[in-house]
Amino acid sequence: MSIFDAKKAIKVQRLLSRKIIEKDMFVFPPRNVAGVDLAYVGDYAIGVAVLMDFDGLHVIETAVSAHKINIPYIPTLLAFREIPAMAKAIKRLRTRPDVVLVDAHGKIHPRRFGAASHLGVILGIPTIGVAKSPLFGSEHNGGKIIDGNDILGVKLNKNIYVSVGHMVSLDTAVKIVEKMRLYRLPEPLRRAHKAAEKIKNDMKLHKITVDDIIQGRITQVTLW
DNA sequence: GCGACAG
DNA sequence: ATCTTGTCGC
Repeated sequence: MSIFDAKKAIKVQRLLSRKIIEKDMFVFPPRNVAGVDLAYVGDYAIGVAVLMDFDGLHVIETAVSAHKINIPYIPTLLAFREIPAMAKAIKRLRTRPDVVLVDAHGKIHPRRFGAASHLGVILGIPTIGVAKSPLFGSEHNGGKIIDGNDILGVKLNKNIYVSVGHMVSLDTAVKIVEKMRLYRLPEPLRRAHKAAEKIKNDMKLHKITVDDIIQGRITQVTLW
């Protein structure tokens, strides 16, 4: 079997990073916003996408995916490991999200191309990076994360890092995340995380199998 | 060469 | 991310 080629992966990031559009490519305020997160079960990644309406913060629909993991976790190359499962979950949503919140960094990345940006470019959809810990850049006044003369993102309360993923401006990204924050993480992500853990637990209890998800037998997550 | 390092 | 009990605080 082929092993992961980090050198080529970095080249891919440099190439794709040029496709990033750092401005709003959707009308603000958005109609709905999705959040995607993963849970690991054995050598599989379980992806969950939760779509909510921006105004009322109500769940519109959810989608689940499962994808075998064959790439190791390497800081700055996280996208190559997690994007397949995340993309599949989003594609399974019946409604295309106006914006997607990703549980990872976007522009806050040595090549300005974190997993949130990668997912956005691959799917051609607006994405926002929302991470729980730093990865790159230095923190400045007001929480801005910079590298040289570039403003990569912002550190909000509760140590949450927000950055541009794709097709969105940093200002809009922050507005969206702030408005959907009831707790530490914005609702779409908080719920996607909770749902992924629920699925994971059900799998360990043999209530469902990875095949049920892959075959599309289990697409909805009943938890609310 | 050494240390840091999303999930 | 994942492995895990109790525990502090609103």
